[in-house]
Amino acid sequence: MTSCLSASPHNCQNCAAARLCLPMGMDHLDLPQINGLISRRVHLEKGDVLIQPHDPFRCFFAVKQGALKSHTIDYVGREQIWGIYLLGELLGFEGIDTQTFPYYVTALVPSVVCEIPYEKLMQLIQAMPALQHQMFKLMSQRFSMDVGLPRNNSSLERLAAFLLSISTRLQRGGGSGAVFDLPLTRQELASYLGMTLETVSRLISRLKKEAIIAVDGKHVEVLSMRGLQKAAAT
Amino acid sequence: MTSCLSASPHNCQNCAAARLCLPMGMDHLDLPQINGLISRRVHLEKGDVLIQPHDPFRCFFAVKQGALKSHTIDYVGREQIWGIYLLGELLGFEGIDTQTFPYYVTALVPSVVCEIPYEKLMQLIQAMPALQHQMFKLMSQRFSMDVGLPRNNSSLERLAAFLLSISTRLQRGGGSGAVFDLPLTRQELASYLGMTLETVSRLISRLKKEAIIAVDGKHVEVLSMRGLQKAAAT
DNA sequence: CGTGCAATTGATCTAACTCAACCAACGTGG
DNA sequence: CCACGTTGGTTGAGTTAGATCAATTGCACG
Repeated sequence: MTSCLSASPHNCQNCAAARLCLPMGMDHLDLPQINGLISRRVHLEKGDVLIQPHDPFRCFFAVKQGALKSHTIDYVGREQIWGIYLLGELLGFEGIDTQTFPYYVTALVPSVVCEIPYEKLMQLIQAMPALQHQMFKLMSQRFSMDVGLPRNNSSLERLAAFLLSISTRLQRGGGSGAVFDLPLTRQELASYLGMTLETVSRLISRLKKEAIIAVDGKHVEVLSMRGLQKAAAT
Repeated sequence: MTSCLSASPHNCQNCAAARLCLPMGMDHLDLPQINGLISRRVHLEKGDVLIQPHDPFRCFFAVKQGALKSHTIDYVGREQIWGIYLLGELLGFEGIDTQTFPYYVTALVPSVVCEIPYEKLMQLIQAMPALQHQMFKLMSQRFSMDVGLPRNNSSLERLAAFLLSISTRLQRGGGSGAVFDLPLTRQELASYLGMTLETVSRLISRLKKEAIIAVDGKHVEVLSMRGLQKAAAT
């Protein structure tokens, strides 16, 4: 764990994620108070571990830059990825009930996260009903996100659905939607989608051959959004 | 939709789910206020539809009796089950963000649900911080529940994990944990777990043959909790 | 007492896994 | 500067878990 505390001039008022994160829909005058919640901003390099299983739950984290994964280690040592967190997305909801985190959270790329103490947030919510609604909205979003990735259906459908999900989420964060960089390796993609890395590779090649996407490593261009939606077939 | 409004003497003070639902951990004196939230108690027969996709979101529902499923219909007409809701569990979180429900919710067995208007709940939370924490806890639980069912691993592991999940959830509601009735058909089980009903049937037969469970239709007895945990291998 | 639905079991087939070879990009140390 | 190992990705060949197709049974219900 090589994360470091930052003294940089980050704040919610000028944050790229303000349209997505806690500040979304809030009055501009309330932003300083929300910004005041942040106990620190943690800078992470690729591979840095933010959270370990059984760490006590005291804070949520908001993704200010970069991308992270939540994951566990299997009884035979294999990694199982549960969630991907992109710009403006909150993580840590799973910790409230048991007061401990059930998984690792690791940076997929160089990232910055804002630490939001649970108790302070609860207090501010009492004073700021709009913030309460926003928290419920963010949690609701997260529920719906997982609904987007069914268990049945073919590997191709799952992969296409995931690409669409990443595309729209990065688009909300300011991306074009059609061009983006995957923050995961093929292996991680495979773990998240419940298939092997070879299958991921083959399916990507197939989408390439069908001219639905153009891919160079982790760089993806969606050539036919229609084609991708059809492949996801939801 | 044959649900009916009830005039029965249901209330939170004497509810079997009080240890699980909104009242959990609340002061006894607060219960009447929580009970006052409930706009109606809906009685459902097996197969009755409580919610349809695109229904406007205005309320959560708490399961007072019975069991329900949330599900969508596939582009080829197949049912996809997303969630199972047992005694004391809240449903509807997915509706907050878009203000509409994204799925059907249907009773699996004769059921009673308590309708909790979102706006009224938000107001009471402002007056009752403990209730706020309880809501977050309930949502957190729901997140962790879905984490319990990974995508990888074998069909057997998924089925065993699901049986364990149902067992512990029904136990929290007052069941023995070792003996319970599945509220789903093999087909529904299959849809939820991402396999076919034939596979479900074969796997159940296998667990029976290995003397890990005894099964008669939907009635299940866990003979070896250790064996079941080992089969789930998490 | 038949009709229909749920469940079980068998026989075959196929999508995805496993094992394996290979390539490209990258960093490190001699 | 080049040899080297390492890591991530692609592709091929053979295998298998689970899907599909199909037949049979049991039970609930009008």
